[in-house]
Amino acid sequence: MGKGELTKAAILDEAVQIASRVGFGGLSIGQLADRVEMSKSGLFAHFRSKEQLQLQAMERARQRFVDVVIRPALAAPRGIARVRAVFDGWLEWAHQALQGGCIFVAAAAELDDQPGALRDALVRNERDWLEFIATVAGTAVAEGELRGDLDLEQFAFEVHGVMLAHHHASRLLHDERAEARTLRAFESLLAGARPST
Amino acid sequence: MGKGELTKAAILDEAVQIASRVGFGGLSIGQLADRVEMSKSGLFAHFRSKEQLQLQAMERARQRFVDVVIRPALAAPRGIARVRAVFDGWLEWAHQALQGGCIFVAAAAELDDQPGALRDALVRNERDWLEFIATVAGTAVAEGELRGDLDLEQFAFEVHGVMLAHHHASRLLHDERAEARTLRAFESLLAGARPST
DNA sequence: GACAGAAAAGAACGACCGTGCTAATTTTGT
DNA sequence: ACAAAATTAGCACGGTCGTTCTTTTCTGTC
Repeated sequence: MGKGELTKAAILDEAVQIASRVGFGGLSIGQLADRVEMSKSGLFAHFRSKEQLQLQAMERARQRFVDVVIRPALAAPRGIARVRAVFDGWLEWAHQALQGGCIFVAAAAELDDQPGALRDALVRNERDWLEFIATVAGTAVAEGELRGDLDLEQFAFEVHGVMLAHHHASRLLHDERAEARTLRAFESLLAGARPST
Repeated sequence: MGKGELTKAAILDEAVQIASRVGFGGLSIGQLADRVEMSKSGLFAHFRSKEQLQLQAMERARQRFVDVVIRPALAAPRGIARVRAVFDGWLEWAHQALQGGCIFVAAAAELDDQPGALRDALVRNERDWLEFIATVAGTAVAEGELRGDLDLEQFAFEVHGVMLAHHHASRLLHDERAEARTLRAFESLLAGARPST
């Protein structure tokens, strides 16, 4: 890996960090250049537009998400254990890596009304994410640990709602009971998805 | 009401509209002035800083929220009917008034990392909102329509999560099944909160 | 209808924005 | 060690930002 790729990676890491706090729109090239201690034009040369910078930052965030959440979850045994791993992985992701919280949650609210390539990329990520949750829940159904007639997409929708509620309670409200509430809500969803008897 | 108050109200209405789409940070005085067909300085004279403009726009949004959601809900009969009215009112609010979706959802993600008076005002609103949901659920408990041992704050937390999931699915993903999923998730929460036998 | 006060406009400011262009510097392959 | 190539810096541009100051226009009252 050449020197260029290296600094580019460092730039994108910092960009993801910043965007998680002030959003993709608030991410400015000048500030970013200050943070990584480069000239504005030197940094700009790596991307050829702000949109490219944003797109590659989003892609970088996606890769990190895969590393922190997806891959570890797939390492867990199929079934409910894996569903739990997905959820725990997300909690880890939410308050570990980025001090600005989950960048996708922030971006979802920011970009939902702003058409363009960036929004499209985010939508792809979010669809994949919900589909992943549904698929993992599917393995639990296949193992007989969750109800056979469970609506997987509905389950993913509701689990995702709990995640969003967590983000809201913990990051905005600074509610110290957020974690407990979140876990309880998740267990409640799991309980409702278990086979009847 | 003098002429000043009138145009100020018109400005704030437009400001709320814009902020619901591009966020409070993206709300710029120049663009706002164009929208209401005023000069930038003429508009600015009504507020004496951008922060004041933002704060008063948030207050305006709060008033509209009270009109659209809170008051109609309080007109519904105590108990589960009122809980339903709160939820339906929010759905109405979410995709009626503002074409940018619920401005508070957008602001929550935007401001969760940006300390200041604006964030503080939002936090107050959101706390009130969650408390309101909990209180209304409490009336249903008092009427014997919901479990006596129901954790009201937990219930409000989970209902709120469903609202956030709705916003995500409908506004970002443009999922046409969002409404159905949302209603089903809400009914599921209600079912879980009903008295046992 | 004149007058006082409120409301709106006009012009300008310093700062930062994204983006090009050119020059200097550093890295790389030989 | 040297030339070629890749990377970074410097500088300038047109625009928009929030804000201030001064001047003009409008409103409501006697």
